[in-house]
Amino acid sequence: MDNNLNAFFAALSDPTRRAVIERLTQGPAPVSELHGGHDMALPSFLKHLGKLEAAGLVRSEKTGRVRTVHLEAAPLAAAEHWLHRQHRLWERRLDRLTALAETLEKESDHARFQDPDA
Amino acid sequence: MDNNLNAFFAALSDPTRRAVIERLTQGPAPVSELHGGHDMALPSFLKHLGKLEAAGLVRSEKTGRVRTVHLEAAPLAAAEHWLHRQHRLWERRLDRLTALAETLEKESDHARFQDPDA
DNA sequence: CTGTTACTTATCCATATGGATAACAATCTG
DNA sequence: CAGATTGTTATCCATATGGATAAGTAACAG
Repeated sequence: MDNNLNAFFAALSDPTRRAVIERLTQGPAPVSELHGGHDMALPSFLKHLGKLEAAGLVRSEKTGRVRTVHLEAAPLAAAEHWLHRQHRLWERRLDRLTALAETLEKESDHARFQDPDA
Repeated sequence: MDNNLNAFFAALSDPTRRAVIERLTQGPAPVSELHGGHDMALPSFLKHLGKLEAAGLVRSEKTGRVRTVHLEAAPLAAAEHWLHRQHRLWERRLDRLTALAETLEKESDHARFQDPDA
C-alpha cells in the first residue's frame, strides 16, 4: 500500500497524465481518443498510459483493435487519504500551538496583573 | 496553481521526502535531525529538502548555523483538493451509471411483463 | 584563535524519464 | 484480398533524478 504511493504520486506529477485522468472522469475512452489533442507521438503517449496503468490508476481492455481505458477509483482514494492524513496531523498541531499560545497569553496577563511594572 | 501540481506530486513520489513530511507534522525540526535515521549522505539528503521547498511543501529559516524546517499547509491542501475533485467526478459518474443500469433493468422488467416468453 | 558543528557548493556518476522515429502486427472495410 | 486503422515493439537520444565524495564557509565552544 505504501510502496504504491511512489508510483501513484509519480504518475500524477505529469500534466499529460493528469489530463488523461481528468478526461477519464467523464468515462472510459479508447487510446486513440485519449491521444487526440496531445501534441505527441502515439508511442510516447502510450508510455504515459503505461505508467498510469502500472500505478494502478487506470485499467484497460482490448477488444478487436481498440483498447479502452477506464479509471480505477481506489488508488485515487488512497492517495487522497494519505494527503488528508498528513494535512490533518499538521492542522491539529497548529491548533495545539494556538491553544498553547492562548494559554501563555492568559498567564502573561495574569502575571502582569500581579506585577504590573515587570 | 496548476503548474505547481507537477512539483507537488513529484515531491511526494519519493519515500524519503514523504518521511520528512510525516516527521514535520510533529513539528519543525533542524536539518541535522531530519537527516538522522536516513541512511544517506547529507548533501544527497539536502537535495530532497530542496525539492520539498521548491514544491512549496516546506519552508526553512536559518538561525546561527542551524536551519529549521517546517511544513507549509496550503500546498498539501491544494493537492488533496485536486485528488478529491477527480475522485468526486469519477464517483458521480459511477452513480449515474448505476442509475442508468437500474432504469434499464426496470424497462427490461416491464418488457418481460408485456412479453413474458422473450 | 583553534577546533568542531552544521550545513553548502561543486562535481561526478548511473539510471530513469519523456520524447522521437521506424518497423511490425492485428483488425476491420470495401 | 488490398488498404486503412489502431495499436505495439524496438531503438535511440537528451535531460532529469537520486545517489556519492571532496572541499569550502559560517557559527559556536573552549
